[in-house]
Amino acid sequence: MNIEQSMALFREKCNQHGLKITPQRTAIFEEMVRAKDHPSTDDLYQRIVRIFPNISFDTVYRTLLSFSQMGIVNVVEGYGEKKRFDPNIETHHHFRCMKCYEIIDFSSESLDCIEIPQELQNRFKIVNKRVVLEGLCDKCSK
Amino acid sequence: MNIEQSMALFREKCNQHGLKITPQRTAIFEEMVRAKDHPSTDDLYQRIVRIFPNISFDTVYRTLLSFSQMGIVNVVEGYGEKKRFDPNIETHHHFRCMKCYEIIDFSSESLDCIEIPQELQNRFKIVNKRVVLEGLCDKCSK
DNA sequence: TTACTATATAGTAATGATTCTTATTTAGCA
DNA sequence: TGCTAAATAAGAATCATTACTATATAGTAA
Repeated sequence: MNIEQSMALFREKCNQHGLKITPQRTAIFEEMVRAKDHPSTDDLYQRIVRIFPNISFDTVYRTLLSFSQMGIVNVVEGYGEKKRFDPNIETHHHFRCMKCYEIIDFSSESLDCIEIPQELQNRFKIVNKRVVLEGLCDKCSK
Repeated sequence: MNIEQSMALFREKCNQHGLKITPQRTAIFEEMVRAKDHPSTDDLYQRIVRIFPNISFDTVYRTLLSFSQMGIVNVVEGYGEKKRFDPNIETHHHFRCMKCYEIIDFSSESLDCIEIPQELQNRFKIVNKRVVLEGLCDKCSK
């Protein structure tokens, strides 16, 4: 999905959920789409504040939460550090470095289609499935 | 693994890592082993403080972190809420409820042996692999 | 276009979790 | 039994998140 398409999806989803399309929201979403690093709220705030010097941290924070509720960004699983967000909403998987805490996306067709036991599908309403690997990333294992 | 065995492992690992076996550490580990609910630091503190009325939150917190560094408990993946710990260090998987945030363990032999692409094994030093499902738990989907 | 209204925002304060500091205590060795 | 490095308790500091409120604005309807 390119930026144009992402922005169109953004506007559509905002309308669907009755959210107004404000310059702040637009900028936050656009910056999020460009992000390749699972930024935290503060990371995003640092980037947005260059464009909107008066924007408040709270606005960025609330906006990212709305986005995640609307399903146009994801909250990445972590280990009790600050929240981190992911603009990639297609099925993918994560490697997490136990040393530098970097979260690295990867995709794998074979992992995409792992079979969830029927018993679990009956018990839970499953929205998302993902493989999470932990260990040392290429930089840290040197 | 029963409690006796867990406590033996605990003492062995402490010796291995040069940690002293204090009554506080012993109590924290024992309480952790009994826990079936991925407790947070504060949950554990509330339980321990009944036995050691003077124990400090910080001691519980530091102790749990040491345990996770020693590999005798795990930190559970979450979404930016407080840290939660898991005494189950054998391979298992997690279902996480998007509504009540409960984390439910499950095991599945077929999921235990999913194949990680060779490319990733070359790139990273993989210590742990796990399937994480998100959705609504049985209670919340009613 | 303009006026209206519900929603969004900025600024700031409050809360909650984690981590640090320091004086005191203690486990484990000699 | 005494010694010493490590551990603890208590409280303070830091950092992330969330709440509050007055003002501003997007989007609708005249």
